Amino acid sequence: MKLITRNTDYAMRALCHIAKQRKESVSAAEMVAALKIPRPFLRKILQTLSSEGLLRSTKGQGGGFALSRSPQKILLTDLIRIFQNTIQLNECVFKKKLCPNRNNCALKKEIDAIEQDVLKRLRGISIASLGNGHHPARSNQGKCHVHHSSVC
Amino acid sequence: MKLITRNTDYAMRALCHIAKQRKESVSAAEMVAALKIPRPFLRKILQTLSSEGLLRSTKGQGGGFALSRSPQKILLTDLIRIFQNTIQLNECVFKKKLCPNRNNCALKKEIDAIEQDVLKRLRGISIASLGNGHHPARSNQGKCHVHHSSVC
DNA sequence: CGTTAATGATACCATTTGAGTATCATTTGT
DNA sequence: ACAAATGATACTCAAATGGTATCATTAACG
Ligand code: FES
Ligand code: FES
Repeated sequence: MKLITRNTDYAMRALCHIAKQRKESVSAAEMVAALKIPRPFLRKILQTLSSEGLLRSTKGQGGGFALSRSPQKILLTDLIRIFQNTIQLNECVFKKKLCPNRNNCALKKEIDAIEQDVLKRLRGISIASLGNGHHPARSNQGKCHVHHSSVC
Repeated sequence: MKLITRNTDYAMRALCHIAKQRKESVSAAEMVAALKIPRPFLRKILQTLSSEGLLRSTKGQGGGFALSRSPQKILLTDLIRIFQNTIQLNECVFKKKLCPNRNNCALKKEIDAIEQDVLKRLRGISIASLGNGHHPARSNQGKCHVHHSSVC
């Protein structure tokens, strides 16, 4: 039961990194060096972000990626939607068929309610909110590029 | 991103079913008939519940399973702990190693907070709370044995 | 007793998802 | 022309999920 997968996490880091550089565009190579994410994997992620419209890309020498909208408008939920099949916590399928009983199921009601809460909170997380001091832990310098987009 | 898996769901149904029967013990065969869960799968689940101490079993003719404690004390979180490796929504491991950065990571802080909320709510769900009218949707009679423990 | 109805213990299999790699084609600045 | 970049696509590998199958053991009942 993981809320976010590696894809989503890495995408978050990459986007944060781009947001912090005040450049026209940031290349995959630079991000690989900075974030220590395996190159082909990061490239795939960036391509996805690009095709999904979160990044604009420029090809050729000197090219790279840039945010296609402001950091406040790039939400964690956007990434989850893109990289994780669904954001739904509750499915109740039986042999590929949707449950005929969705409307009067107490367990489903409970889980749906929890889901709404989680979503509400996730929607409050953007790359801006993590990356620019809204939150604590903005202290560490330099070395750690290992995990999550927020700190490194 | 599923909150509960099939195992957990089926276990929930089985436990609710047992709770509703006012009998010394309920056999797997009876539950297969009532809940429409594949027999070998349900048996495995029951065995697990038994070995984990949620059910007491009696072998031999006339045997079966009984709750080993009161329905109020069997929580959804117990089942999640048993059937899903972890209840943690957030792990941040890198090449099998725990993240060296867990203490000053803004994203982790956010997700941890969400996790606490989710857990608090999940802990409020027991087989008693779903099965005996604390919650809505206690209406349907008879036919539907297809999904979730709560309704059928 | 011996049969039969039950669980216990294990081992196995299939599908899906997550995580990551590899390759070739295309674009563009110098 | 060449080098530095992304685009498109296909592939591999491991773990988790969702099951099946088989044989052993126990105990009530006739
Ligand atoms: S916990 Fe590893 S950097 Fe966030
Ligand atoms: S949604 Fe299917 S029974 Fe709960």
